[in-house]
Amino acid sequence: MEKTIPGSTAPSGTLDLRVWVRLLDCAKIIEKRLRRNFEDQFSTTLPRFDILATLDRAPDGLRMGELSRALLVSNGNVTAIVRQLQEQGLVSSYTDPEDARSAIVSLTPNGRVQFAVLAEAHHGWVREALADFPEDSQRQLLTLLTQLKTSIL
Amino acid sequence: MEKTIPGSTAPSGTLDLRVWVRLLDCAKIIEKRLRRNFEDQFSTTLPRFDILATLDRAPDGLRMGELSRALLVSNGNVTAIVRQLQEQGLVSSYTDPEDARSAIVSLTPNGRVQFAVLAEAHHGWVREALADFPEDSQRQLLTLLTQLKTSIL
DNA sequence: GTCGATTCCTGCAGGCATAAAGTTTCTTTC
DNA sequence: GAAAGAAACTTTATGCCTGCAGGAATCGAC
Repeated sequence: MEKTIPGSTAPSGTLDLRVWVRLLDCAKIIEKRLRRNFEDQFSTTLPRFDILATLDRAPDGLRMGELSRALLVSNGNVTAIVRQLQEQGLVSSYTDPEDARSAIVSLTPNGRVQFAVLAEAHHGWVREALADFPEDSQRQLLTLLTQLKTSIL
Repeated sequence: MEKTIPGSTAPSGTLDLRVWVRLLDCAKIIEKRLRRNFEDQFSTTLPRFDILATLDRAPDGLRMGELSRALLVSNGNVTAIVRQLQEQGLVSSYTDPEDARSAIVSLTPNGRVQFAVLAEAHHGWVREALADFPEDSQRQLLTLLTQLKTSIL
């Protein structure tokens, strides 16, 4: 039995558990900051931004299923968020002419403009969050995380 | 047909953005797996487990505020989850004798037993998730993540 | 003491996430 | 071609999470 300081995350424990806890902590801290910034400065949310970002990389639009797979979220979830973006005029959707089951979603011209603004702000926040973390360490971390992602898939 | 595989994240971009996206991806993938396992095998959830885990490290119990700070979640959120755990008889709470504003929450004996079971399963899932990721890489990753967490605080 | 500010917690509205069930539209099979 | 099956999407039920409003208790400055 090891006593630990309440409030801090496991300073001891097995290696794999410690890696996981640290990973989750870092992700949560940064994600929380981004979410707050999106809300405060643009009255929007991270999930909405994620959808816009994914669509921005797909000039021809994407089907709902492609969107949900790209974002690692459930299918039914995308439905509601896309509808909101649609009501705001940022995305448009039309029925796939080759498969009436699918709707193809893409950015509107206005959506593309709005996204550019959001993306720049988003990048600034991330840059700011990682500002004190040396570039060389970032490179190492990126390499390790890429390997990790491959190994857990 | 595709310039980018829909399920993969930005192959190009600036270093800091790529680090952040990879970090988030890895965290999401593993977290999703854990959540599913908790639901399937124990009909419980990751947040509930997190609370039990935090309380398990605090023999004398914690106040609600300490819990929410340790878990990086909002104060009002802890209220509902603790109530559920209370209804299941896993935790108990009493008013702090030194400050009647605070309630002190702690594991019940049964809660401690249940947590031990969950913790072992949880550890197994994490170990399994990281099984293909070399121990040496894990060590490097842990070091980098620890530095990262410090630098973003 | 007592008034005001602060702290701790709970309640509530709104948003995102999942799983599971339900619809509509292909596709396969005969 | 018609029925069985699969696929894409939506809907529904449930749960977590945040921010904010509000009540109760405490602390501080008179």
